[in-house]
Amino acid sequence: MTSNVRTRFAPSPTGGLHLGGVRTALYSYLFAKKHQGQFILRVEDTDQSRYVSGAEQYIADCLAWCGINTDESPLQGGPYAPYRQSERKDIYKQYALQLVSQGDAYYAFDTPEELESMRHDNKTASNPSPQYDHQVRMKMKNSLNLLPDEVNALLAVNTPYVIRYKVPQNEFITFNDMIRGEISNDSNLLDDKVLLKADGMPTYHLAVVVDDYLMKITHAFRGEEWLPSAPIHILLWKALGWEQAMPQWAHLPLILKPDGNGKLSKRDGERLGFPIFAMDWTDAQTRETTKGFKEIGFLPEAFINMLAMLGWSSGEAKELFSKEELIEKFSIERVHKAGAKFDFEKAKWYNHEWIKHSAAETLFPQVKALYEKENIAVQHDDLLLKIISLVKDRCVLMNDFIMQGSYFFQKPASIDTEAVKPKWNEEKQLFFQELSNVLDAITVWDAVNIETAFKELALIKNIKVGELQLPFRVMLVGGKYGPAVFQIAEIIGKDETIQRCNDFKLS
RNA sequence: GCCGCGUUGGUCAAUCGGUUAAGACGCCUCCCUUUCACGGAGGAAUGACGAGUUCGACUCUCGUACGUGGUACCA
Repeated sequence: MTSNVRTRFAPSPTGGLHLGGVRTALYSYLFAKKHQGQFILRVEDTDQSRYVSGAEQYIADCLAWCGINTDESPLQGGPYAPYRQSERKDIYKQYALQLVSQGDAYYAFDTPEELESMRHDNKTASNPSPQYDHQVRMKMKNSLNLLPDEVNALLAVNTPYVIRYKVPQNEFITFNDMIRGEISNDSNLLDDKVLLKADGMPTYHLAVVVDDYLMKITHAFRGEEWLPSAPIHILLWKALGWEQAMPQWAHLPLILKPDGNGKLSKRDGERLGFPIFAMDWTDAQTRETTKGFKEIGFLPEAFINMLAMLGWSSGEAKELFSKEELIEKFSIERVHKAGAKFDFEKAKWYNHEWIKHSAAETLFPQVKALYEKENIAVQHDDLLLKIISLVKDRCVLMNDFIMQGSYFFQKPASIDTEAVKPKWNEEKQLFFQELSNVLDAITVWDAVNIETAFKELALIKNIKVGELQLPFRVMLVGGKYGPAVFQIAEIIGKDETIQRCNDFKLS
């Protein structure tokens, strides 16, 4: 079953995919799927100076990892291809020209220097950032002032030009945002936005309108930072005669820094020690890699669950949702208006919950891959499965499976002798010397028998069992962690247990 | 500066005029566990401020403050 609902995610391929971007994609996707509609990925690569090769594939990979499946995209194509704006250049120009001939846009020949001096000259204390608007446009070098012949002459000699939208005066632009309700703006405060750049590429303003129209987008989700230019886009929809087909807007609240103020940025992640990008991103120039949620050990289910709850709530006292549940429950009405500070602790909690609630079988492929990467030899898959279920409760990030599980397969890389030192004495040393023999005598090697033998010896030696269990654990595991120690001994086997005890030295 | 948007505990948040103002994260205490977790019980902690509307305001209106975004031939 399908409906006519079509949403899109339209990032520009300039680098790592920010978690705010993923959330925008997620909400668009959830909304589309809830209404049996389509979700489209469109790449907004109109700024050639910021284009980063590989970023497009990377974005597609991030979405795929998150389970945010696209119905149409540059890579898979679709009925409204191409989905890369750089490949749609001619389309935009045609509409820009249409606006010029209608009198809704004009050629502007101002050089960057001229624009700068205009801004400089008009700058006052009460107006620190002058705009190219109805007050100044008649003083600039554009087809509004120049004679038609002059314009044609300039065009004839290939003078660089841009096409600017001519904002109508004295209009109130009001529109209904699905999240914020009615929003209105005074057109006199708007500037004449560039629609078509000197290099022939459209700006976002033109491209978003043209593409949303041509691609039949019905609901447009984007970040709140676009709210100030929304009236321009609405004016453009009207000028192009497409008002009836205009999508419904939803301006999502921003994701803010956990401390201080402002939008969450890549820098904040580095500063505070958590990822900002969905997946690892390596800068082509510096070769620097910025860590992603995937690589530090997040489960995609947990990642999107966390993101979904950052700005939306179901209204129930429930926070754990699968993608399918999110699709079913998601509603625009329940999206918050205010920005949300990102809380990495809470993000980790989601991941921990997802690991705990996932079946060992589900976790298995990832853990196995992780172990292979870490060169931890897994003798039997069954054993790994057993270990996953034994330790998953104490793994917050997938990578925790390394510390929590590797000692089952190999001797601990290091032994936390400091943990046993304070209470260590000769009696205990003797106990462990004898323990080898006692353990060796066990015929049926299981946790119960090991524990019984261990406790009997402790009784004979008159040492508290509790004081012996910690050293025993450290010998087997390497530190003060892991499940029941006798269970561990059972799994690693008699020989290995005895060997690790014998290898133990307090240095 | 101007314009837009926002404002319930430290954080995420429920409430859509009448509640002892949910729940979660984090924090603290205790139980369980002679590791670390998990689990369980409890605790501290919230409506920015000021007017108004109303029998009644966290909820509606206005103002103030604060926060945030925009103010590019970037998206």
